[in-house]
Amino acid sequence: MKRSKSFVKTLRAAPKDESAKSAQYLIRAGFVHKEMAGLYDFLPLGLRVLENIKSIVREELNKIGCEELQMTALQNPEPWKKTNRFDDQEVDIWFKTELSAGGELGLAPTHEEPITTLMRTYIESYKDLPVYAYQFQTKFRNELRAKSGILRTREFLMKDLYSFSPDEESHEQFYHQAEAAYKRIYERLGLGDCTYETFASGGIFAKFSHEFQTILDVGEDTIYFNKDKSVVLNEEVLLPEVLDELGVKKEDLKSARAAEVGNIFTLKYKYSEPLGLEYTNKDGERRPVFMGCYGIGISRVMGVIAEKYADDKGLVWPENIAPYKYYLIAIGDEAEKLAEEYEAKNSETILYDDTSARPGEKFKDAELIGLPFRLVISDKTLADNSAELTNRQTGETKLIPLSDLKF
RNA sequence: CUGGGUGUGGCGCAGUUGGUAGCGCGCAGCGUUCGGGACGCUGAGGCCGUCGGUUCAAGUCCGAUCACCCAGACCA
Repeated sequence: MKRSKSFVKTLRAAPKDESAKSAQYLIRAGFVHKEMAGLYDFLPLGLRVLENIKSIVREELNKIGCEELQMTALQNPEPWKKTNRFDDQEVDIWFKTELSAGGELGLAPTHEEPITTLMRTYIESYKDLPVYAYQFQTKFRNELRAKSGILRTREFLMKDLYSFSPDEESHEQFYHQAEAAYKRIYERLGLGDCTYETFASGGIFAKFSHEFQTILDVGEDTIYFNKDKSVVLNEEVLLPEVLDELGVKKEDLKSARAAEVGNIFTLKYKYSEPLGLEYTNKDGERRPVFMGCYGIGISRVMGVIAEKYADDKGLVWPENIAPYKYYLIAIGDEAEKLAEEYEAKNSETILYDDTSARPGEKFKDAELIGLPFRLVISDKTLADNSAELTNRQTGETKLIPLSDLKF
């Protein structure tokens, strides 16, 4: 991609209404644009990051037998009324609207009710189970306070997976597979060494839910962990009986701020019962479907990664999710000619800064945008038949022969 | 929702006791520059968040309202 072809420009100054480092850089570097509090547009670069995150999540989920679909954001209130979750007293973050023909609609904050209802059409027999269905979907939550850029917004992209199993045993088996898949996902996203599976409140149907928490100063949660971090729990379950059960003592625990990047729940029959999702077992008996749900806030994860890796010069993207691999800068006519060729053949991995800006400005932009590598070719390097490759994360620079360049 | 703060060209800001709305960046043109956010000249761009009030006169004073930020509470 050539930068001159994009409508997006980098900004020199950070907007004053953002304080989170990630939000400032994401806006300055042109990954997102703020519409209003808690509402962000994803610009071309930002969208590519989102898509890369989605691809990793999709690959790992498909590996464990999950199937992708896409449901509607506009919601029929009926199923929600059956679980008493359309009531603003029960769920206070609804955005609601009306049909012009009359009748109320909700904008989905999550999808347990609709997908449970949907599955009534397809799940009839034990032979139809299990089902593992997920989607990447825009969720709407009327948060009292949006904050920290794309970390907590009112409209956001979420991956939500729902599991439908015949019984608890079968569910547990999948639940562990999902846990393992989540760990692989965070590993691939570059958050592996700072993300912990955490005990959190699970409501009345399971003792705990499990959250995946990434240690982060601007995170909204406080987590407690023991010395080797084998036991990590959310502050919300820091209770004497829980500590007993997990076999840890409060005085041995340390705390840290963290951002929730995933949450997996055993739902049991919470939704299948009121919504009548049943199947017939081998003995001809009608049984409720045993459910679980598994979320990852895709756009939040992007914010967490941005926040985690950014340094004083700008963003630093892990290679797996970077929008492009190389930021190409050419200095001099010969170099520009060569750069044109490279970009034409590798427009998906090279972001070529072919703008008329001076080199210094391009170097600053390269650092701000934070692609894994900066590639500079100039008359100087060409005289040597080489290009200069700089690693954004380590700052390490080396000259490599042009013949060794692989995009 | 509670407490605090802020609304003035695209972005960042200044604007005194009320008296013709300014600066920097960015943008356009010309010229010089060209490996770390260059420089000179010229120029375009603003109902000062909104509504109402006081006044000969309001960015400035008064009232209301909306929005945004931070901390906290909340987070099914």
